[in-house]
Amino acid sequence: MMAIAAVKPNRRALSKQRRRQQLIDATIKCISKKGLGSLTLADVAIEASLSQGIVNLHFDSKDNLLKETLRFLAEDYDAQFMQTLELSSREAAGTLMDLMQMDLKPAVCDRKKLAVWFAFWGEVKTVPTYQKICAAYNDKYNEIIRKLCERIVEEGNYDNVDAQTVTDALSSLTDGFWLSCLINPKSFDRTAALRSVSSYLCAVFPDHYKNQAGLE
Amino acid sequence: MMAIAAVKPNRRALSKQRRRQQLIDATIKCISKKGLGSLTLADVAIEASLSQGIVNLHFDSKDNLLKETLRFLAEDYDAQFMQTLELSSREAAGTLMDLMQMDLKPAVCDRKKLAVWFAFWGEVKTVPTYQKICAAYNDKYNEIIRKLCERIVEEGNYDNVDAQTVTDALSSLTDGFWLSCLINPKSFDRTAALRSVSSYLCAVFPDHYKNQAGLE
DNA sequence: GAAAATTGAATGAACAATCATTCATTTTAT
DNA sequence: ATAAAATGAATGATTGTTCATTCAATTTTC
Repeated sequence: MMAIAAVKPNRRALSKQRRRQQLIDATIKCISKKGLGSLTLADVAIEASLSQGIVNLHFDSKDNLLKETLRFLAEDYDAQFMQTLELSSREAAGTLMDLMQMDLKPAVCDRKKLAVWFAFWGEVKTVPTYQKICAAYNDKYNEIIRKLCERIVEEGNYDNVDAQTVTDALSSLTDGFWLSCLINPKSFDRTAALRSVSSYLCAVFPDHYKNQAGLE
Repeated sequence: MMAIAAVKPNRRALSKQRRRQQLIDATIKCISKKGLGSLTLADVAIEASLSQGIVNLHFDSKDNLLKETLRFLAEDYDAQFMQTLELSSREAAGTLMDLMQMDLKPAVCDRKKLAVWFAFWGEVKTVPTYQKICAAYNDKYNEIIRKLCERIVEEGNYDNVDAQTVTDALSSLTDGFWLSCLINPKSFDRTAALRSVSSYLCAVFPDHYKNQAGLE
């Protein structure tokens, strides 16, 4: 009896959690299709095959839904990042390359998903919540990548290479390729982008990267 | 008499062109302050110290105002780009560096202005007009930078360096730094960004860039 | 050359449409 | 049977757009 009572709210919470996720998924799909500017709660409800008031029931407000959607996007990316980091049990140089490849793999560097990211970035300056979420994760990745670079610098005695400088460049490279994928979908080429990253790593850490997938 | 009448500035009515520009300026200021998502025509009118209906009078619709605003932004950037190109009558390597520096100079890489750019980029996928405008200019810059890279490759006999690959990387670098400037304004550092660009150029074209402002 | 007529830029109140939010009611699950 | 979940019509606030009116500057007329 007690045991049953203890489990019950769990079940309810789970179902509630599912519904929330379903609505977040619908939101992402809608933003990707018609943009954040013209997104209505009716769109989301229709996409989820549910009723008008459903979003307010589960998220209280539209703002909150959007905030949670961004949080989900960020967590989703983070999961992929951390998984790549774990699975890549190689040396620093290999891990770094794996992370760069992750940023450009179709599951991440996909125009539909990027459209949603950019929709939020477009409001980052005016919505403090968005900025906090984005900045926190960025700091985390910056730290991880910088440490990898530092290890590589030590290993290779690249005395005149600054790890933070390279970190900045690598982060910027992927962000920039994402924008290119969004704006010039026709001419954007995933493998060419990867080649650019490789060429940079080869140039900066020649002993570690050789010309394997390198300068062409 | 005729001459005087023709020259006489209209105190009430600024010339049509002037009024339009004033409204575009106000729009940029408003987007920078409160974002594109919550921008109202009333905001723009107040910012310009004019009345409610003024935007529709001069631009017919809100959509049209936004389209013209993006066009102005693009033209403004283009003017700076082309001017940099002209003034820089040096060799290809110098010109290329000048262009990179332009992208990071305060007048261009300014959080207020970038907020407006990203606001439009956030809607690029769902507003075909925005995409057309952006893509056209991007293609143009890609071509110019690629040609500079090709000349440098020839000059230096960098046989295994692909000009387009480097061009992609350079464009992405600046775009990425802009995003960083927007999202991590605290930690973003213009000179560090420039250092990253230098380090890349040094690494790829060592004979042309030495370690002047290089790897630190 | 001054008064009258005309022009058209600018106004701002009114209108119409959109949309987030609410809530009384129904459905579902236990 | 009860409580939670979901519905969808109704509501009210927001906002793009319209348009009759105002007003200052110019042109015309006498």
